Amino acid sequence: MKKRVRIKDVADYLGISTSTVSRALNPNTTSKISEEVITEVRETAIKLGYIADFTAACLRKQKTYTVGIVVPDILNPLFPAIIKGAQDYLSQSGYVTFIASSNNNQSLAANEIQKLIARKVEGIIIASAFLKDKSVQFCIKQNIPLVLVNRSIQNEHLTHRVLNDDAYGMQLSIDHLQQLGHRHLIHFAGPQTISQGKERLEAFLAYCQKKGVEGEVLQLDAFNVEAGVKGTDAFLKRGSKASAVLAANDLIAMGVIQRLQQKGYHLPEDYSVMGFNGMFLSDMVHPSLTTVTVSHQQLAEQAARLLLQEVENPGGPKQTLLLSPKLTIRNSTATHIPKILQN
Amino acid sequence: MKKRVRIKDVADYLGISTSTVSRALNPNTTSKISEEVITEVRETAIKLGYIADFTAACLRKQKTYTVGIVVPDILNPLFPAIIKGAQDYLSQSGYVTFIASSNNNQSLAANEIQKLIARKVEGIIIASAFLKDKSVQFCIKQNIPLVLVNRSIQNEHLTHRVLNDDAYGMQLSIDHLQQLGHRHLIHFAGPQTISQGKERLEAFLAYCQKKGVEGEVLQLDAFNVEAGVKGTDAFLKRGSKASAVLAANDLIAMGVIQRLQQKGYHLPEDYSVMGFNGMFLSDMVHPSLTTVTVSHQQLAEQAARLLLQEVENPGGPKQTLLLSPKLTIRNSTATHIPKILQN
DNA sequence: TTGAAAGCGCTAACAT
DNA sequence: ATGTTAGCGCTTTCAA
Repeated sequence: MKKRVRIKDVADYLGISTSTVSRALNPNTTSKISEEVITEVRETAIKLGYIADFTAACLRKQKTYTVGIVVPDILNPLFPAIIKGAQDYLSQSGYVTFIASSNNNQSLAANEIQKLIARKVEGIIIASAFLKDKSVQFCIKQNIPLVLVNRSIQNEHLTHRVLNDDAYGMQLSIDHLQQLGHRHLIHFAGPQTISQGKERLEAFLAYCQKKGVEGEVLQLDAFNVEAGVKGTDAFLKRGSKASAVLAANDLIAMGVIQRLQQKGYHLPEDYSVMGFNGMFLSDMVHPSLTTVTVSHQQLAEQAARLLLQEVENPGGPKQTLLLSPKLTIRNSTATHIPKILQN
Repeated sequence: MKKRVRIKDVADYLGISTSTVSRALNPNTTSKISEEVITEVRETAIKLGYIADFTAACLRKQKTYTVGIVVPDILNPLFPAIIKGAQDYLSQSGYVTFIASSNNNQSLAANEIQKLIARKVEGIIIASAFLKDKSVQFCIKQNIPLVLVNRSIQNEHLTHRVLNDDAYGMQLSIDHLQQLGHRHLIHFAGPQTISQGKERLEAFLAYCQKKGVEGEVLQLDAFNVEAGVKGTDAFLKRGSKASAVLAANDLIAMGVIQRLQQKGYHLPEDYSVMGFNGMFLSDMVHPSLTTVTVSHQQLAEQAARLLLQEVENPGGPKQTLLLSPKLTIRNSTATHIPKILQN
């Protein structure tokens, strides 16, 4: 393995100083160098196969152009969307990102964040926050530029946040179902340790009351397909009279659909089922899922924008950005025909 | 923003030298330091909030404990699985990873790889290779430790590779369909610029011939749902007599299923449809997809293992690892009843 | 067991 | 417009 070409090699080759080479290669300083030297340097740099050592420049400049993104589970398609949104924005500004997976574990997250800081990331985007979150607290204590995306913590004024407007999304859902004639709804609620779980539940209860429809709740312990399946069993056993299920997210909804069909129900005739998120492939299940589409990529884009703003100009007031989702009507919801009218 | 605590701050605080602090903090050198100094140093390090500057250590040690992973599209669930497999393995060895997205563009990939090299990654895992791939060639020329995963290039002896055994997977599929009574199969083939497209097609043709079943081919231009939909239209227009579709991957199969149902066909009675990959949610479509399950996470784990092996001990013979997939029978395939026997 | 000093590759005052 | 020099924070010889 032959040694890497350094700036000094280029300088020696041309018989000039390393600073001249550095200045000729760096866009911000080329103006101070004569045209001919610049081209000369560039050519030999290419000829010798010079690739700048970013890590050395980082040390000297005390700037790494690196940020971290913490996600709870990269296998959940929500988070690749968040990663993509953030990376696309950040890479345009010359930043690269470290992806850290927390596996839904706060200590692990704090650990990963410690490693990120050791590698001198300039800021961190956290998509894995719990309402009470050790790792977020750790970041705040470290005074490192921080933006929460997708999920918030409880004390909301200590950090920037970019969130979906869950309350509005829930209103869209309930309006849609009410218009279809449903009068008794049930919300399969996500974990209350996560902001989305809590927000969506609270919005459900408040808006049902406001619109005068009956709002029942079934509490689940996870945001996945299996929780939806188990919830459905509990729902059927309970003998609920609800005609429509509002799942806290699409995965739960998929579990509900699967289980109801297994139990011999026809969808959407027997029950309407709504998802939340509009995730990848939510249009491919059968019946295709009516849902509230959240653009996680856009959330992350905005988060990245806020983060760079904070990095370049720290200490400004903390912002909260609420992005509106939109209703996507597909085939898992339908007009409710009260039992009495069914012959 | 208060300044970060350096090793010198800890040393000054205790009135000792920076070398002693460094040695006390580094697991490899603690043996040379007295017990009491070690505990003393550790305690003050914590007290002062010292977090080691990894970037400085990288420069000095000429070792970054960083690798790059290049994926074509992080939104395709295949690739998060690959990222996870690699990261889980690598992080156990103290490595972190940069994720680069190529957007299926070779020049962009080469560009991203250049950036990775500038940041001194010690090796690269490429999951985005085309059969003729500029960016892979670039890596080879740079003489950087390299492992291809999931997709291979044409000249297979220049790099380590960890691939699914596509030929075996195709055999499993054909055997399964033949056992169900299908005698005329059609393969919806993926792009022939990508190794999987070519491997699966070649295996299909070879094994159909060997088993004496009719093997028809329909060439698609992408590995996604839309290509499956368009392919189905072409298939129906063509008036093919095939009773079973072997899609080159699950997304194509989902497109096929969707389109066939839209056209009024009943699945799996009218047609059997098989996927390939066993991707996330392939069990949630309706009918649930019979497919060949590939563990991309395991592929990536092995790729990471090979990469570290190459990093720590460069220049050994290039290895090719072929992992066997397994058949996952669900509800999109069924016994074929020849038209003549249907009443 | 500890300290002094050099140096990883780069950039940025400061000088010319 | 270019060169000289110092130093980013760390590790590691070399010396004691």
